[in-house]
Amino acid sequence: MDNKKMVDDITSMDEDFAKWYTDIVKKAELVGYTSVKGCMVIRPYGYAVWENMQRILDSMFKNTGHENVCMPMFIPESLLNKEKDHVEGFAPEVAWVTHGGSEKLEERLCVRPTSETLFCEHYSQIIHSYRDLPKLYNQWVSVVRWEKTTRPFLRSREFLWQEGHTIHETAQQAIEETERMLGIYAQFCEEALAMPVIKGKKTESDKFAGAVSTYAIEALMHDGKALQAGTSHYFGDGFARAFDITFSDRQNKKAYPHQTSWGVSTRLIGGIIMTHGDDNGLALPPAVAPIQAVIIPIAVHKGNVLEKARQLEQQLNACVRVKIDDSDNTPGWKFAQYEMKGVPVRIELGPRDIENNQCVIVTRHNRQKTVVSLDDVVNAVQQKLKEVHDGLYAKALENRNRRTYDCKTTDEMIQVMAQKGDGFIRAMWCGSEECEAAVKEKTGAGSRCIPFEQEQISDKCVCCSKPAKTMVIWGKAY
RNA sequence: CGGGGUGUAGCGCAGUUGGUAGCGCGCUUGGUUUGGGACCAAGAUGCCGCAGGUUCGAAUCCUGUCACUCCGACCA
Repeated sequence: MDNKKMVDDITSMDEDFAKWYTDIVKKAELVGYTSVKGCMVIRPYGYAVWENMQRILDSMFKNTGHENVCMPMFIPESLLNKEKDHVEGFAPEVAWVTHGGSEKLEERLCVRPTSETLFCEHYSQIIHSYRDLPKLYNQWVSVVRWEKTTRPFLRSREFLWQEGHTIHETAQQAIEETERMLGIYAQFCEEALAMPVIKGKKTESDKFAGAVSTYAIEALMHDGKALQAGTSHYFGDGFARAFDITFSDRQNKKAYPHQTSWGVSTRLIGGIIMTHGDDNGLALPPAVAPIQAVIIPIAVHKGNVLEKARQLEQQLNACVRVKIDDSDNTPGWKFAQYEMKGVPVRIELGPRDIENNQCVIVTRHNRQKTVVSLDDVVNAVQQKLKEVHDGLYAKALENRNRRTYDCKTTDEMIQVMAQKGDGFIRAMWCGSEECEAAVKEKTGAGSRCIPFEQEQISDKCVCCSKPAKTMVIWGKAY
C-alpha cells in the first residue's frame, strides 16, 4: 500500500518534528492544556494507554515480589535536606507549600519531586532486624518538578509514574535488584511498547542525585534524539546512613541496609508517539492500545451490515479490545480518524463482504489489506495484532540501526551528525569528566550511557586520544 | 533563565488608513449519500488573552502583564 499522507491537519514530521508531536497529542485527544504551565489533562484516550501500561508493569512488579504502598505528597524541608547530594540535585526544581489556609507553616513543605526521603523515614521506623529485609515497595503516584521548559508527556511539571524503592540486607542483593528492574523495564519496552532500548550505565556526572550508580534504558526517537525511557539506581548504604536506618544483622551487629530505586513515567507515552508515529498520526503498540481493533461498517443502509458488524464485535470482544463505529461519518473519514488515533487493526465490513462471508483487515503501520473469512476472524485479528507489534518493532529497530554511527574523533562526530542527522554515536571514552563535557560542548551530543554490550571501536578516547576505557553512546537528548 | 513567534467562535485562520467582527472546518436540524476525510438547504456560536493608556471612537496605536509555542541554557 502507498504511504500517502491522508490527514491534512497534522504537520509533517520532516517539516517540523516538534510541531508534528504537539499536533499528534492534541488531535489524537491524548492531552488537554490547563491554565497552569506544564500541567496537562490526560484525556480518556491517553489515560487508557497509561492504564494499560500500569496494568502490565504492575503485574511484572508483583511477579518479582514487590508490594504497592502510598507515601504522602509532602516532604518537610528538614527531611529533604538529610542527604546532601540528593537535595542539591532536586532543590532547583521543587515546589514549596508555605501556607496552610492563611497560616504560615512553621516549616515549609516540599511537594515530592521523588520519594526517597519519605521511604527512608519510613524504613527507619519499620526495619530492626535482618528478618525485616528485604522490603520491596513500589508506588503509583504523581510527582512535581518545576521545569522551565515543558512539553506534554516528555517534560511536564506534574507527571504520573511509578517509583520502586527497595531495601536489602547486602550490597549484592541491592545491586541484583537494580539490574533486575532495569531488565524488566527493557523487557516491557520491547515486548509491550515495541520500542527497542539500550541498557547501560550512566556516567558519574549524569547519575541520580545521591546514587552510587545509575542505570538507564535509552531509546532513539524518529528524529534521531535520545529518550531516557527508564532508570534504576543503586544507592549503596548512603541513604541509610543519612537517615539512620539500621538493623541487627545475622551476627547480631548493627548494620546499614542497601537500597535501590527505579522508575518509569508517562514520558513513555511520549516515547511511543515519537517512536512509532508517522505523518498520518499515532501508531499504538497493540499491547497498550485502548482500542486494538475498530470495526467500520460500510453502507449501513444496505441489508444487514450493522447487525453483522455487531455480531463481529461480540465475537471479538472476548479476546480483543474492540470498538465499532456506527456513527454517520463516511467510511473515508473513519479510516483517517482511527489511523490518526493509532488503532492497530481496522476491520472493514460492507455488503460485498457479507455476500462473500468475509471482511477486510487493515494494519495501521503499513496499511496492508487482507481479506479474511468471517469464520476465522478471531484468529486472524489476533495474528494481525502480533504482526503490527512485530512490524512496529522492526521499523523502530531499523530506524535506530540506520541512525547509529561509530566515530573515532569528535570532528567525525560533528561531520556525521551534519551529514546524516542526529542519532546514537558509538565512540570510545577515557573516563574523564573533562572529556565528557568537552564532547558535549563541541558536538552537542552528551553521553547517554555506557552500554552493557561493549565493543572496541578504537583504543583511543574520542576526545583526548588517551587510552580509552569504555564505549559510550552519545546523542542529543529529550 | 536568554532569544524568536503567537493569542480574534470548539479548531485553523483573515481582519487594509483606528469607525464597533468575518472565512473555512466542526457543531445543530432536515434530506440525499456511504469501500480513503461526501453533498444540498436552513441555523447557532465572540469579554478580539488580561489590565491600563492615547482617542469622539481601539481587535487595530502605546505601556504593562499573563499564557501558549519554538530555539538555546538547565534538567535522575
